[in-house]
Amino acid sequence: MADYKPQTVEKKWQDRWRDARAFEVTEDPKKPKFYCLEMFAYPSGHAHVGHVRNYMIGDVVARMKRMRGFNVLHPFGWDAFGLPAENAAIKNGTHPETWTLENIAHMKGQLQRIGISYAWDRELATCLPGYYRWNQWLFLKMLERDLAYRRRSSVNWCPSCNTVLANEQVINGECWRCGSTVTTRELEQWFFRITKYADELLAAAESLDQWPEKVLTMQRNWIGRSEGARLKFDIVPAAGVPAAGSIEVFTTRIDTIYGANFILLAPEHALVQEWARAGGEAFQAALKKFQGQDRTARMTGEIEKEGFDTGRTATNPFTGQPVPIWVANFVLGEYGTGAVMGVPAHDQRDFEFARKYQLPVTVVIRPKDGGAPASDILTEAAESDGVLVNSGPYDGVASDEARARLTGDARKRGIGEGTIQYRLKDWGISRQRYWGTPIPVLYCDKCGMVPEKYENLPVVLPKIAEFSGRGDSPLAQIPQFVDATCPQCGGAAKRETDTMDTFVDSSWYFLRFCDPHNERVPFDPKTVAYWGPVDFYSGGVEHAILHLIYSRFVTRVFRDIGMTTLDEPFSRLLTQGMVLNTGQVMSKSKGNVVDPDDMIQQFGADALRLYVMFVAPPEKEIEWTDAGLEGSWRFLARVWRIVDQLSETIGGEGIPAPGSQQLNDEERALRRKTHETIKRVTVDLDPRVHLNTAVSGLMELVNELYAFCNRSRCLVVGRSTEEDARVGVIERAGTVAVLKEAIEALVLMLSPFAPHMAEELWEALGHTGGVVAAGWPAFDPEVAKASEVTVPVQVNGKVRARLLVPAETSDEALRALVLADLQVAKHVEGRTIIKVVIAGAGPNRLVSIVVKT
RNA sequence: GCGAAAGUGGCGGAACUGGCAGACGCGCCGGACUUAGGAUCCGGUAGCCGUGAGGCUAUGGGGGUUCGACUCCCCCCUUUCGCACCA
Repeated sequence: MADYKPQTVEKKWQDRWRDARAFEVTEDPKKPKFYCLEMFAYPSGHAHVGHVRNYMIGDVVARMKRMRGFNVLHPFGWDAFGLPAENAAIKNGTHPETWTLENIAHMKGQLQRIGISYAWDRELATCLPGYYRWNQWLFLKMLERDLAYRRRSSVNWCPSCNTVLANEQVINGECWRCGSTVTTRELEQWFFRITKYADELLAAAESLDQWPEKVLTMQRNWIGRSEGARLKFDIVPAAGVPAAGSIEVFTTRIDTIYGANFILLAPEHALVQEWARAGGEAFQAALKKFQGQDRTARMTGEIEKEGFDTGRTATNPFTGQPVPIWVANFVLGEYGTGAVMGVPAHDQRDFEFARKYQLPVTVVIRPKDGGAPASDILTEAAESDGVLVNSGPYDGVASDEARARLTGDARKRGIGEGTIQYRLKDWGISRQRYWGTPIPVLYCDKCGMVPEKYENLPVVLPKIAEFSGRGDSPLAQIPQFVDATCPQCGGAAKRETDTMDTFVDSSWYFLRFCDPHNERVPFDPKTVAYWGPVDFYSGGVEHAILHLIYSRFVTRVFRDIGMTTLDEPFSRLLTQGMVLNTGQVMSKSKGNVVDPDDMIQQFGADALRLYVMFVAPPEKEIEWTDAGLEGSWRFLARVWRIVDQLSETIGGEGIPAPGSQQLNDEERALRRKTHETIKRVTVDLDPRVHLNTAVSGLMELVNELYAFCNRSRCLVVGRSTEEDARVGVIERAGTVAVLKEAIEALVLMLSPFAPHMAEELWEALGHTGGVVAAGWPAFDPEVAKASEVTVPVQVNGKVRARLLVPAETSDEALRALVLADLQVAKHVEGRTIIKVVIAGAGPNRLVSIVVKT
């Protein structure tokens, strides 16, 4: 063999893998399955190291699982619809499809050069009709089940992307993609009824014990379950306004009802709109001002709480007292009923509001263990639970009990009921853009909204020659697309011209991977029954409440359609850390991206993979350093050299197993290290996925191998003179046997990290069939057992001595040995021994002596 | 403001359920081999005291539990992330 030349080696094995279709799999009921998946990629152009870190992590897991005998599904695909393609089209005049497919081709090449072991036969791209027709299929199924519906509503609008955004896609009032400040618009939109699953999604989060707690917390908060009650306040008929009606509020604190001193309505509330028309100029001006202060205006800091007295009153249903009705800018129209009862004594916002407008403050909750504070000395609201006061028949009742009783009484009187409120809202999926899945419905003058027939799917996205970038749906400008036949009556109809949110595409692609070429159905349920759920899923935490909640929802929809029995799509989730360079996230605009191809050219894909895996745990962010990469390269070259020099000796036929040999102490020690390493690396990879410590375990073994070879003079190291060249003669059969075992275990365990080099070395060691056929090395606990162990001895908590004793020394004997030890005696001398603790068991014992002066 | 996670050498990071703090790597220092070495092999590297053996101090700070605490509990500080008027 020659020097380590990664470029040659890597090309060789990548070609072989491709030609052998090495990572393609079929369902095999005889083997345990393992579905390993990384979040598929948006084909933005060039993948940088930050992107590919995730694929490397998944690849280590996939390759390791394959070696451990699993039937591993490890597919990849492209989240290929979306705005950047369209923006590029507007800017450069290239068609989005051309732009996208070219990017896919380039990025696929990048991934192959990194040596990611994907089943490329299952590759999919969401922009192809063969994929998106099933989005349309899913849409129609959801329409049938009333899970998709259309309504006019106020929606988030990104003025830069010229489209609607779902709530999940508005981050701090800004567009998740471009960062523009989001405004609102009234539009007729399609929604998916995710709220129907709110309770289930929340409850099932408890079962996701292999998800990061952080992601689950974010999802729980996003779903935002609140138990409370709806309660009606009758409006007091005003002069000249006979039709009074009532206002329904939502509250979680019905126990404070006797302190409800006013009603607050959101500016968007229907009654406010109605009253404003009849109201004076001041009313309308105030309303206009409040409506200008939408959610986004609040991001920079708290806006002041302001209100406007409508001049009307309602009756508190429990006190019977009239309470004024105000409009307040901090009441949200889209949450609950858009109306709240103001309880200034026990809600901080209401308190501030009451102080500002000199509204009365009635204390109705007294702390369990203290007196009732008088309202005029309140400096802030008392929001804690307590005992009711000033509450008529409910006086003296504790808050939690009062909530139950008051809710029950309200129900009996027909003025309210207990209810559960969620923050989660339905998923708006209409997008006023071109590069997405056409929504398969038509509008017929006679029949109204008509779904496209299943047999007419896909509704193909027409080619557009030019992109103007204007605000309305580009599809609306193509008469050939818009003008169609009504599937119901055969008359003229117009197609829906909005396309679907691309998160629809990504909410089920992991199911499609199980059966990616099926032309009859989205997937054969049998395939998902075999492969599902995804056992290991990795990707960025930025999808915690986007993709990850949509996927959980859509998986349940497929379940309810009868396509799968899965509740949850992903058993284990790993959110990988980002790659920083010069302290910042890699991005083209910051000019700090590291292109994997550049690194591969210099150091090879294996060194790049090893470095990224070694530098930090997968969940943590890492700071890119060239020196670190070089260090990994050095390690690989070190492995290469030692295998190179030993391969002739240990690679031949008929070398006996080390267990059948007479071994000396040195040889036994090396064997022990080999098996300790097997155990450690195995556990670090599976189940811990501590890839960085797994690598350091391998480094230790290599260091030990070098030390062993230097001591036994069986290796030519660091020199090339004639005299030294004669050194590398191994005389003992035992030495050959233990070296062979160590080297082979090393190469096999290294292979998930540095697959090309490992295959090359494995071949050089005389094996055909590759590392997967060889399997993961087996751990022998007998071999790993040490005959002698070091026992630390503490005196008053400080380690004062270490004793080397036979491993099987009894606790009693150990105690005697310790007390007889000179080093120990020095610290015990002249003091009274209070007790001697022998902690731990077996080889991990420790002696702790407590003395008193 | 609320919630979560985290704070360990010059740096990235180890330490699994309380049991030898600093594995492994980077960097740095030294040695060997060399015409040379930024290659390679070997050794050293938390701080302080000491020639040495050894000792003292150290896991953000302060308390506590324990024979024993990076690990558990309480208070405080800092950082990062998430939520941000959800009634």
